[in-house]
Amino acid sequence: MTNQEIAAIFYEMADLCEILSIQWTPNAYRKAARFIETLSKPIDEIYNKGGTKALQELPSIGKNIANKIEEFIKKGKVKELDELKKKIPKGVDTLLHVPGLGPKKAWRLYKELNIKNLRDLQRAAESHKISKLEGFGEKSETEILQSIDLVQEGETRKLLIYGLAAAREIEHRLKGIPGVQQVQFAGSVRRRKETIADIDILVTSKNPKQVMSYFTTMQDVKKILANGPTKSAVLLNSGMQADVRVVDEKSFGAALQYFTGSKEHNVRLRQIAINKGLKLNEYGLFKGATIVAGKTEQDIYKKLGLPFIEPELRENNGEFEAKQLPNLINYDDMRGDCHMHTTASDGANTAEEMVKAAIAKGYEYVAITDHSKSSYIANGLDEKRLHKHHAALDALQKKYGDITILKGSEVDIKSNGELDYSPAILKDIDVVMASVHQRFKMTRDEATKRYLKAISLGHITCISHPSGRLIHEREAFEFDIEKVAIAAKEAGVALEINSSPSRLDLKDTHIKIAKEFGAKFLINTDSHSTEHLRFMELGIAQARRGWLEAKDVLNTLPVKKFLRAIQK
DNA sequence: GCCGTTTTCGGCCCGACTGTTTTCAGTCG
Repeated sequence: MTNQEIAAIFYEMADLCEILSIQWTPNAYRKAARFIETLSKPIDEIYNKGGTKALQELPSIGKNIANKIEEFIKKGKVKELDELKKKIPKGVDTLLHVPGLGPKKAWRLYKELNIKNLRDLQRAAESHKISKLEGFGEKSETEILQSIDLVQEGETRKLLIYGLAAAREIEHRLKGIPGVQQVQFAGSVRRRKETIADIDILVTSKNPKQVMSYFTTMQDVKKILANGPTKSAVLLNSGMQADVRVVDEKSFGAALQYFTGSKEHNVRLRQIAINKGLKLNEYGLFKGATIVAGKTEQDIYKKLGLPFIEPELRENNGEFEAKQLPNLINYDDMRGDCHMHTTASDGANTAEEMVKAAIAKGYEYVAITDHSKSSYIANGLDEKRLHKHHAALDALQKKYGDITILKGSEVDIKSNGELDYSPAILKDIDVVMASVHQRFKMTRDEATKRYLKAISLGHITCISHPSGRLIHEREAFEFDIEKVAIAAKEAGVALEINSSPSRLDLKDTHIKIAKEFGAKFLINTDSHSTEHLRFMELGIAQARRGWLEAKDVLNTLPVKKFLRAIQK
């Protein structure tokens, strides 16, 4: 029973209630689901300790939702969800995830064209049945066809944060089995790819049978796909597939290398082996029939005459051609987090709670960056409230001497590139995270101009989540990353690597290009609660995949140097 | 359905945009 599974129930109930035009309840469910899925503690643990009463103490969870959580933990199902499902055929709720389709339109598509899932939707759009419906037109039909892949991908691939959590959990469990020696997850999780389809785990053990029988009978296994002495595969309740392979100790490194991939990286690597008169496979590196390396990955790369290539770089994206590989930023290099929200706008925790959480992470500085006035829905601050908010942060600084509290703002970049506050206001803000929150539909040229204009105004610290994408929900808008990187470099503006699990924006390939043009970066969490501060590792992973070194990332600097670096 | 030094009931989710219209419903952030 993972937090994600419980969150999924409330997301589903929210969608179903929304289709039935039930007011407010969907919002309440979604809010609770969002909280639950990012909670670091297992929710069943909270329940086991303190019952529904403890659950109700959590934000966004009241009597009703607490009872449903209890019901799910005890019985494995929620009656009300089953009742809702009776009213709406399976699959209709997935229509809501298609941009442009809301509850009304989804319901009409079902009622009038009997569209029950994404496949039906695609067929109807392709045969132009949708544009003939009243209220729909050619544009909506085209848009549906364009976004259907995006939504479909979300059904099979999961966000890194969930793949990573699942991989770590299984790794942890397998380590507890007697006789097990080494356990290590491989695959795209180890490479920290932004989305994950399946989890590969390698084990060495004196007793493979026991490993397999444990693995295939874990409580979160939905279906056993394969069950053999050296390889087993299961489908997890979360929808992800997990594979375990038991390998020989002398082949562990070779197997780890092989199953970490990427496929493209491995093809090149095997070619290099052939050129040296060697052969590389998942059992080892061989000269004829003799194994020359296999116990560790390091041995294999060394014997092939290569430096050790970090998993995040193994994409055949220049790692073989590079004269020198980067000395990648480490997962414990961050000294501050410069993008987070509080109850002043749309965060769940107060500024004081965020500051305390940042201190607990060992940061030297933290920037509180609530939304600016144009973000109505996020309860953005007008000038008066901003002033008050920043005065409160000054007071907080007096109370907490161990950390530098920076007065920030996440300022909207309007469609013409202007900023949401006047220069007179902006000049007094320590950290200005400038972001696009509306009017995403722009040509590449318009988007580039929008950023260049915002940069030219001279008051921003960093461009936040530059491509505006939401993985599986909204495509990135295009802009000229080279031009923006150059302009940013010249103006002393950083580019953000936003660590929020569904953003991871800039993406890896853009990071690499921007770095080549001299850009500097901030890795931030964009936290909306204290729980979100732990997203930092996802942003660092993304930075590593983008070949960044600590020196490319401003918030690895100690506080004094950092303050100098962001001076506008 | 949640929440509360503005309320235990009535707020919350407002305003802009879009595509389809011909005056606006639905969707999005």
